[in-house]
Amino acid sequence: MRHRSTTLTSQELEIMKVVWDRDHATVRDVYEALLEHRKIAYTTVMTMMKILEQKKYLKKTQDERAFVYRPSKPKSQVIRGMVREFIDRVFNGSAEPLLAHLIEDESLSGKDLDELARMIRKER
Amino acid sequence: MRHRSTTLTSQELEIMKVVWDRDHATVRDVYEALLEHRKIAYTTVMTMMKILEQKKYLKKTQDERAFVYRPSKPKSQVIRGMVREFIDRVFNGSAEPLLAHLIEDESLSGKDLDELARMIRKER
DNA sequence: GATTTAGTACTAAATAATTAGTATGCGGCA
DNA sequence: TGCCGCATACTAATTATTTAGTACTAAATC
Repeated sequence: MRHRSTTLTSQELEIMKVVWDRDHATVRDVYEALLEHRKIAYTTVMTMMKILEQKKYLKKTQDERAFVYRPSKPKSQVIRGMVREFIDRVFNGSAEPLLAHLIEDESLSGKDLDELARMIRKER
Repeated sequence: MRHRSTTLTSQELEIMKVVWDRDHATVRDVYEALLEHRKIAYTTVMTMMKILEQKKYLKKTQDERAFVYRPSKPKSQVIRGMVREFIDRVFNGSAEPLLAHLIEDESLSGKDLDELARMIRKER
């Protein structure tokens, strides 16, 4: 059988980004934010947000007319999980090759490199 | 419409890992390697490898009985593309937050940190 | 030569992810 | 009151991904 994603799927992530940015949002809020980038139906957003609620990424409260959704997990924690899953899947679990790749290939600014050097010193 | 993956999907990657490791491989080689980790049908592997050939990740040559497949793109290049896609999708295109996360959260050894510091010095 | 073995081609089913339509209800207002 | 706008619930279609079955062919073996 096929394996169901343990982390956020691509479109789920797009929605979560909107909610994290605003702290709380209605379906309409998210719908309008997504519309700026692409064509999508209101009910599509609603369905996705219902799924995100079932998956415990969002919790909803009733407010006047519409439901208001809030993140139930902090963004940092969810992103950490996604990074972890990526490292496991692509680099067989070790972060070091990913780091090596990033430093060599991602053409970071001198300022970024300084910042990283400082962070590394701090970790030691 | 749903968006087709531009990079390797999860199962495609598993197969490519085997072929990269060996430089060249038959369907049977890959089948047996994957079997060590999970139940899978021979024809499933064949179908996937055919898809990978269509997608230009593998090229095949006839050899005696069976086709022999070889990577048509170097591993480093494909991985780079996957990292790029991940950074775009999760971090809106900027590598720096990912690096920060990795250094802070991935509990690297002192040796790894030394190595990173050296790499950073080299990049400056 | 007949049978078994190992390969490919073709086809298609199952599941996950994404998208959206239709029905329905409620509150405001013309 | 009757209609419009906006919300949800329920249902379902579409596409991508993953999985594998069946038919057929050629080589190897008995």
